[in-house]
Amino acid sequence: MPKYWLIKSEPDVFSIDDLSNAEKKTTYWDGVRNYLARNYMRDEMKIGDKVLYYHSNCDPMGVAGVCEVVKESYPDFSAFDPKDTHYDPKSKKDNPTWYMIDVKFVEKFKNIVQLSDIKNNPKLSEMKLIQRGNRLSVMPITKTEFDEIHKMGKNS
DNA sequence: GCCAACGTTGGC
DNA sequence: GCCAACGTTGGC
Repeated sequence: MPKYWLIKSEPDVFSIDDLSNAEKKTTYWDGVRNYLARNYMRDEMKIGDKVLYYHSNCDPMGVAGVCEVVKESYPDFSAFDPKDTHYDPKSKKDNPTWYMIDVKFVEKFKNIVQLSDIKNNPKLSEMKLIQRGNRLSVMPITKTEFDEIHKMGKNS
């Protein structure tokens, strides 16, 4: 059984269009520097898991589409590069602190499922995304939530 | 641009 | 081990 996830990205940095235009429509999800998010990627995200792609800090904010996990966790090499903005000297090559996965583009919604639409949908009221103060950039969601947002994206 | 929420750091 | 200070996230 696949699991379901939501990942956040600022579209100015890397949008769902960037993903669909990438080579093989695939990218590595580097730069996550939060232990809980790291644990999800390192321990739980498996090939074939479905992932909602959320655009944060932009207009309009919301779920822009769907991607899927195509490579399971491996060390986030951006942590080893002193010139990289995500450099972390505490992460060693023989004992990496940070891990990442690869995701592949699946589809882009016709219209973004806006944050306000998610907040207004009672079926989605349990989502971590809209709970107060949540700053996780990788979070698990339920199949029901995934299906509901998927439906909203197709219908809108 | 503001600021609340929250994770991390570092002095003690 | 506590907690104040600080930096970042991310919605507004």
